[in-house]
Amino acid sequence: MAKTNTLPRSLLTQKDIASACNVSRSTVAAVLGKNPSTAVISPKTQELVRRTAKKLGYRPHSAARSLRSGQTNTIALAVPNMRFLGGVVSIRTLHGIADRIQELGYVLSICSYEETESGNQSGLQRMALESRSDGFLLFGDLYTAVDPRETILAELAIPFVLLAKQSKTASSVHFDNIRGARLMVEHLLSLGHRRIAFVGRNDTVECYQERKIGYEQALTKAGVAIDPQLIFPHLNDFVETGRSAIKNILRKNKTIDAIFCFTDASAMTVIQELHECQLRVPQDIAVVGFDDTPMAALASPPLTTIHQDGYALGQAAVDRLLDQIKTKKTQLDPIVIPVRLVVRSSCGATLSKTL
Amino acid sequence: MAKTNTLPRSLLTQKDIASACNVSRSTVAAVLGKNPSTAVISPKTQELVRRTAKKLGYRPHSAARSLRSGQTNTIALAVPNMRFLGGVVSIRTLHGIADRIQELGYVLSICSYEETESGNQSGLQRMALESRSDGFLLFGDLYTAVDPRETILAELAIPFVLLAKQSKTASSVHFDNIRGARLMVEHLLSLGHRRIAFVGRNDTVECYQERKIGYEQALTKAGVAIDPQLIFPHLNDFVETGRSAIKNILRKNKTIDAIFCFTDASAMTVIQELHECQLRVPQDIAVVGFDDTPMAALASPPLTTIHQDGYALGQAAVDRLLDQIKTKKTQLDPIVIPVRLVVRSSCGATLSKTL
DNA sequence: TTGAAAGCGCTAACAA
DNA sequence: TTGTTAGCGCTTTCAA
Repeated sequence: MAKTNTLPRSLLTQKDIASACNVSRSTVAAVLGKNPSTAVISPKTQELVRRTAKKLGYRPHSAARSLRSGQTNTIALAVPNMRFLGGVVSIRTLHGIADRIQELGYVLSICSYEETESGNQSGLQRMALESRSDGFLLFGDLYTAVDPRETILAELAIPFVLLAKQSKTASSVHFDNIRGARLMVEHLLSLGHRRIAFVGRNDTVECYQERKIGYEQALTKAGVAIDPQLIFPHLNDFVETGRSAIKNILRKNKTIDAIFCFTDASAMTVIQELHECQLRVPQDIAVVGFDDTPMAALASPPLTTIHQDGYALGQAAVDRLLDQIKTKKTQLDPIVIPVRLVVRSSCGATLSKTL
Repeated sequence: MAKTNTLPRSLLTQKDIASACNVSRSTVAAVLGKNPSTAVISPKTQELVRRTAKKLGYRPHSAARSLRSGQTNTIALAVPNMRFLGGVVSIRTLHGIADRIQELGYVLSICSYEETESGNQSGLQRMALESRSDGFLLFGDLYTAVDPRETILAELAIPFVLLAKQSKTASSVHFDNIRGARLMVEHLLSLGHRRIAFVGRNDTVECYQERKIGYEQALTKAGVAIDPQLIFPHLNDFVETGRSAIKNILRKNKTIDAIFCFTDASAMTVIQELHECQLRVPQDIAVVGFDDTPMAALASPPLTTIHQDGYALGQAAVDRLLDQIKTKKTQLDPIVIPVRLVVRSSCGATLSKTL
């Protein structure tokens, strides 16, 4: 007879409960299991089993349960490396995700991977192929036409939802970027600004594109002509972006009232540059950001910006995913998380009020 | 005979490979398993099995493996809620952890929980009790004398390492806070500053306590008397801390050369307050921070601060933990991650140079 | 060098 | 109302 040697498990099993209670293993399972057949066991036995389970400190073994049920009770969050470091909006989102997942009795796993055109999906692929999670939350928004991650997951029929990105073919949750940008530019307009620059044109990242669209919409609606010369590209990083935009503005000798930056970080470098040129913010020129990262409130001057509720986005994403896991149906209508304008002083609002 | 209905698994198993190759299941296991008995199977069979496995896209089922082996190949990171949002140093750490874990073929799970005196360890407890991870990384540093998390894990004999916290009874990885603070104050001293305030005295959080110790050490070594009146407490949040410190300094009508803040965030609010009082940084007063969070470089003026390599801390922590898992021995000597001074302009270094 | 078989802890179909 | 039993996919011992 083959002997099996397994690592000693200090935790006790249903079997232990069974012998302690003098009932069969299946009775214990019926009481303590995932789908308790509670109607079918006598209240007395139930009570007994439950009490001893509690007394002995019984906890189900997750691996055994997964093997048997085919479910892992785990949600995986796939994060591209770079983004992780970057946006602090993502931290709020992560927090929302973690809280909600825990609340619902699930476990959160994180897999990072390099997001490249060629697509090294290492972490994601491993998680998916080894059946380590019931569904995926896909972070990041640098995409080619077809997202390779979608292909992998679709093939394995694993549910997933896209975070901060839209899609016609998949479930998604995202911020109302266009409206946010519109709100901001309208605010600037209402303050009397007419020559408003946009810093951060970006043709590859969806949410940044949208911010530019919102900027243009607001201008058009107000009857202000869009001057392409006032639109500056997003360069490799935020520091570079701000610096080069200001250099260009000064070189072209443009008269500008306000600068709308697609991100708080670049707004801050724009302000640094402006200070270096002895220009005051907001007295000489207004500067506003986007995201309402923690530093926005701490900046000098404090940044007027657009707040995005990342926590809500995270929660909504989890709810949607779990719904898809349960119903086995993909819901294509995107969930849109509203944004709101946060007026601080970098736009000069307080100044104009006192004037 | 009892029929068993399990969810269809689109992924194939060792059994499938076996029948495809016309060998037994155990032969496949010997080749593809976790501890391949490679010496014992003929090279030809090995080759065959491996090839078909690859062709068919075989991946081991993690739950089955865990159930059998008693190992989960998962590392859990326990994070207290509040801290998660807070420090951006933690993001670098998280990144280091995630990368390293993935590199080594493990999976990272996150469980958050409320860190309170009474100690609701919900997430951690569930992860531990359901045998969902091979080891724990413990984040956070608000501690009572005995850390309840340590008790839980020790009882279950699950290895763990403490992040950014020291301990006599457990493995830990932390930054050299004392040295960082000393470095900074020495720098300030070298710039000619003598009246240096410390903002952020904190009696409960270890790393903040250490920063104050470093401050005092540097002063003492330079023969500068420590003036308790120049030490201001950390209040509920960073904004409040900075504001109240400045108010106090002005009220006491103290002459001060420099302000050493225990955190970049509070340095930034100190600067905001100073600006409001028409005081210039660094011309009228130097202000420096700690952590080198992303916003330090973006601030106006850019913050002189202490850089901590969170990424390295994360990696070191994972290495240490995995080592403990493998050797089943706890290593008590703490790993100390060095820090370095980053001189930007808020300390006035560039000014004094040009003078 | 390969195969047969037991069993990790749990679930669910069926029998009693 | 409770017990018996097969089996999820994998590892490992022992026999062939």
